[in-house]
Amino acid sequence: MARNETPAEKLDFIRQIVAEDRRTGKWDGRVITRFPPEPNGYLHIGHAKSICLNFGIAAEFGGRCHLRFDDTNPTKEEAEYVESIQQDVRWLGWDWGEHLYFGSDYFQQMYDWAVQLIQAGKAYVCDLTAEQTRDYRGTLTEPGRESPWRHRSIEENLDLFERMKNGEFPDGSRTLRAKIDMAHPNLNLRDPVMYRILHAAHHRTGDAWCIYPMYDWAHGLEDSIEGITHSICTLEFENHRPLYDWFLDALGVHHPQQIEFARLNLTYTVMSKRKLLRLVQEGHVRGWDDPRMPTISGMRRRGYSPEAIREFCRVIGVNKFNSTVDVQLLEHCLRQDLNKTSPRVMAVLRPLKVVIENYPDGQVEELEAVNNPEDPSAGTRKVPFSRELYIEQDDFMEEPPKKFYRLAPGREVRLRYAYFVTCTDVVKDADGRIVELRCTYDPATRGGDAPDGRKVKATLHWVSAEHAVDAEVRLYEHLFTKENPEEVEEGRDFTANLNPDSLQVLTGCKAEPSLARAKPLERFQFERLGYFCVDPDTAPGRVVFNRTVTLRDTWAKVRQKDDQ
RNA sequence: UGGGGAAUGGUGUAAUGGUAGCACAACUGACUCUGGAUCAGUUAGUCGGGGUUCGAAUCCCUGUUCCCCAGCCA
Repeated sequence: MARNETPAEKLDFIRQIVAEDRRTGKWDGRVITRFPPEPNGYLHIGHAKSICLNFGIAAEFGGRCHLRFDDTNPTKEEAEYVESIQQDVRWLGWDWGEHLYFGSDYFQQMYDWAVQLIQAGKAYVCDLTAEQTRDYRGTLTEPGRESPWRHRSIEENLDLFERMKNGEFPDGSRTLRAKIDMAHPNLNLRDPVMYRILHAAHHRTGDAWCIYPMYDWAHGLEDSIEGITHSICTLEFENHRPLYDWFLDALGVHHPQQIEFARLNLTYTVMSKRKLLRLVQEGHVRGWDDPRMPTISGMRRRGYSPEAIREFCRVIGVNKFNSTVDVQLLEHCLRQDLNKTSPRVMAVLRPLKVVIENYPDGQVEELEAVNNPEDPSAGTRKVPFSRELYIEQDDFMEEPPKKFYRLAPGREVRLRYAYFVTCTDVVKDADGRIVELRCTYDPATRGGDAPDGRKVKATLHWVSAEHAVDAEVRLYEHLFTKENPEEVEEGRDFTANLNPDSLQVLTGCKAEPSLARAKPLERFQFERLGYFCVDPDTAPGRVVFNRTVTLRDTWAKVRQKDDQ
């Protein structure tokens, strides 16, 4: 590398393979990948890793990436998922162009190829029941036994297979199997099932078929038909690669390279479709798009940006061993993006009324506030200031500890973009609870600067009481109390670690008037509090925000340490 | 006890026989009209044991630990 060149970003092991293949011309320079979800559930952050890998590689190497629905099991798949998956991939920022495919579109071609394998003596119709098949398969340490139907004539196999297709036999009565090796140490090679009989309506092919191909048979064919060069999948398919290769070799068709990588695991969450489904079905969350869910739709509703998710997928890297990424890394990527892009506004979550005693009753000033200090082009806006305001309850302490430098009796602080104010009195109710603060302001500090150069230690956010819009704010914490939700006592499951405080709903929050017009999915930073996103539950007269993530909070850390 | 994979700070990753680097987290400090952001710094790692080599995270031997596989799911 020349001295002045910046070093190229380190390639992960998959990109190294692709780069090498391009260099050697293995696929004539083509790079064709695919993201092949089964439409049986919603996409989650783990899928995002795979999506970014496949679409990312295609984009980086001048290739293309197909979106292909691997819809070979009509009993589990629904059109609803096909729609949500497309929406999520698109939202993440990827484009498959013309290349939207369905495994079910290849059913006829797959059938013809199966016939070809039968003719070559490499597949046979087996009459064993599911239970018998399992029994004949043997175990991890003992070889299996050959099916009594293994040596049927080619003619009989052809006839039976056609009749399977024609619907002459009931579900489960027969299968088509590859004739490989019942003693193979890799159980996947012990005469794997290629077709099962399923009299079920398919979301796309309807009743056209009553035999459906198994994953191992179908997947490689789908890849082959589409001319995929690099078939990237997760680690658990490593054991299946010999079978992937066997089928393609037996047919002598285009043979992509299967490459496996490790799934994503995240602390404080679960990632399997099965477990996410349970959370939904058992009502632990409000649905697939509950903002606490690691689903793409949940994260979108929570306020995540596609950019943040893509950056996260980039920095976590790709490898072949299981690892669990600290959810704080995800939040770091989130804050990094939101900090650059989110307009700042002021909102008070737990209002405490403040009366500025020396401020003229009825007077309203429009003060200028910066929309985004990280982005000058975002401009400024006007915020109304008046005699009665709300500040955050947490921003006042009657008896402040040494490191607390917000408002306290007799202390002066700045109200952001407004004035310096000094607390002169504390009003309490009959139970001794603080209900109101009386303050004075210094008119000379208008805009937030003191001409005499005096300093204050804190700047508080605030909202004019008269102009405030009421809002509901939903605060979220981790769905689980343990880093690893699977860590449970004997006989319990991950639901035992559900965090009872993962959702806290605040009503009567006060937001600056500009927020009255906020639209669903719009993102803001509430100054000093965190990033918030308008929830779709928002309706005229009812503004609802989700807290996406808090700002880093060193005061919270100090307080926590002092508590210990 | 069969077969297939894999082990680098607390976490995620680089280094492909030649100075163990980066990021997150944690901790200091500077700055600040967000206790935000930013900036500077600190702590901390090659699974164990042998070997080859001038030199090993990397090669060899050996041990240990972890993951995946016995669906007519994908």
